[in-house]
Amino acid sequence: MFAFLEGLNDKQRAAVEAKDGPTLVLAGPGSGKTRVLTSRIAYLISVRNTAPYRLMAVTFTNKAAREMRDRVAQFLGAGKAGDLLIGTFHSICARLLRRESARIGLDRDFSIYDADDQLNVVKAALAELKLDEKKYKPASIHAAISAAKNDLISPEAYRAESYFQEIAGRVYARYNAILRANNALDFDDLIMETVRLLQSDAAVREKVQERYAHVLVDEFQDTNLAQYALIRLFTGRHRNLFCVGDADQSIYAWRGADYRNVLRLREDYPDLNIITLDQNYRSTQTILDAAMGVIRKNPNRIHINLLTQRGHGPKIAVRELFNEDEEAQFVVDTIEELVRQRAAEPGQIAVMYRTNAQSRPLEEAFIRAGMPYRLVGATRFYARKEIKDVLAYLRVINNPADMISLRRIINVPPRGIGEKTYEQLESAARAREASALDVLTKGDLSLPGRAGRALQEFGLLWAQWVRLRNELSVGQLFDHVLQTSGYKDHLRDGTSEGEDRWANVMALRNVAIEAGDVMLSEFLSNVALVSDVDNFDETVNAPTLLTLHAAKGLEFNVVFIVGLVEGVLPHSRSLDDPEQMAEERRLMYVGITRAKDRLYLLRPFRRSQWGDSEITEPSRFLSDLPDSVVDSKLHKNSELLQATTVWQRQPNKAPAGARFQPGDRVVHPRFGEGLVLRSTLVRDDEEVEVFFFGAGGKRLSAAMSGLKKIRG
DNA sequence: CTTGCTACTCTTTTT
DNA sequence: GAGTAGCAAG
Repeated sequence: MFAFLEGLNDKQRAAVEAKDGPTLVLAGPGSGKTRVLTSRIAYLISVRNTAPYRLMAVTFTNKAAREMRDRVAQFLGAGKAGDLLIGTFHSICARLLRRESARIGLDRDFSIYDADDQLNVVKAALAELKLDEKKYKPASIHAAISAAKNDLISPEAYRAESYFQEIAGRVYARYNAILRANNALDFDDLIMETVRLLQSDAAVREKVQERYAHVLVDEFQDTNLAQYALIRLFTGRHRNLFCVGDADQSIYAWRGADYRNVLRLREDYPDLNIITLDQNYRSTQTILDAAMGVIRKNPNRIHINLLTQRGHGPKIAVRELFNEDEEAQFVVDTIEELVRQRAAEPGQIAVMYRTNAQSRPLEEAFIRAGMPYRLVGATRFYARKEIKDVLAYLRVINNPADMISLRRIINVPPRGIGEKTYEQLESAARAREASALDVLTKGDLSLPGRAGRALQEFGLLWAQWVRLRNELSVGQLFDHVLQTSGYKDHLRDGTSEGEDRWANVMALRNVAIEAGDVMLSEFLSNVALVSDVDNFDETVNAPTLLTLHAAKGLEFNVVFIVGLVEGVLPHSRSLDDPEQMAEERRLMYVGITRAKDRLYLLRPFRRSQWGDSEITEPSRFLSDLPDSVVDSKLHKNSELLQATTVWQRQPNKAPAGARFQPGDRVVHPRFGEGLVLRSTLVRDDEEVEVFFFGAGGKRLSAAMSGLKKIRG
């Protein structure tokens, strides 16, 4: 008996042991999709005697890839797992393209541009075309370019159907030209260029197809057209394709993911073996019923009836709180209580939200309570200025043609090389068809005065770094550049903020040192392609704050979903488009199904934005929960509104000596949080009228009820 | 060329 | 309400 087959149910086992050829495993959340995929790998190696290096497994995050590798290693030993090609679409393509860079007309040390760099390239292209940034937002233009690339449309093939697209098409052509001149590719290029290479070059294609006898794909519903084409090219004649996915968890349509790839798969492979898994091993039936209640409303889907043996568990707590701050406070208080009662480990609790901006009140509440937490995303580590600066230094050393990175650091710290001076350098480089480094070291650009000297000095430094590049390890080069560039002293300016930034740079230094003696280009590639969840530290026992998107593929004993308000979830940008609305619904579905045992769905009554706050409507998804699974019903807005307006209209103070004032935020052991409407003194006690957001209006004794003020 | 001020935009979601 | 782009002054 093989370890990887233990504990699998009949359907899972049928999937793992499927015969060669195209197979698609369609399965609901918590059904062990990834387990099936890893078991399949183990099965192919140990039962079917497939050499490990002949397998390619593709995931969407490095974290998923790492986990898959670890699990295969458990079954087969680290040696065999080490031979497997398991990686993300982007990392697999980057590797291939680096090896074959000559065939696509790039130097093997090409840079990989992230979202930030891409925006800078769009801005440069707009400037060259003398187009107004205000009129054509770089972000929108870039979205159009990215969409084209995800659909494998080259600048030449781009057909505009509107005036905006007309502009976008022109920028696209310039944009790509700039990328190539900088010896750089963007994220989307990694896929598109690999597809083009495999399509046009039979030798490379056959080499890849021959080598990888089996292709396995995780999260198939998130593939876009380019990735689908890539899968087909990888798969080739052997047709040994094994995909797992769940159309109900498709939440990346906005970046080109196309659930119709499932239909394409059926068309392209008429003999496709489809296996459906509905058994859920994660959540209580209560949570699954809630999830199905929400997802059922989506049109054009094949319903999977989610079933579990885990029993019903506690009901879902739906709570209405006054605003985001109180919502956050509720989360923290509830977590404290759950942990005190030993109902959950802190590390097994997650708080999820639609947008990164929503993490802020939560973070504040955690900090106030002195409770540690883990934050995924937000100001991403690799998006921080100091990190991008240091990486830009390394990138210009690795790839002297990279003007986007050069521009970033040429005057950081200030060296007296301003915009004008930089532009002269750039146009000199362009005129001579040489890199800026060549121009500087050959000394054939002589500018007079301060600027000229500053450039010359920088050129000497730069040339020295490039010479050291092959002599020093990445870690040593890192230290050397930081010191000699003056960036270290620039950053450590004596402020505490400077020290924070320095600490981040030191964290990056650790990554560089741990990288050992890899090539600089490989190191830069790796850091360009890490995602947020990749840095998720499993060993810290603290609650996790993350977006619903980032939560996909994860599971927690206790899940809070906050901000369940129209305009947030579903997001306001999705309200008028049924397709986008369906995706918001799937997002809610993904969130609910992350929970194993307990689920809290929170709705703030007021939402603050742009400084002032406004009354919210509860998310439509809340009303799609079956009555039987929730522990309380929502209040009408009019009731909640009444509570807040009553005290606003009656600003009459409570009598002297009263503990409670109208407008005070209070908490009651049984009724939860509420708002004091009025307070009167009765003999030696105080009668308080409170509107509780979860329980309605009550009249209570101040002395007897256990009523407490919240903060101040 | 750098610094400091004002005015303006911005809120999806990410490899 | 906050981060940043753009501008004026030093």
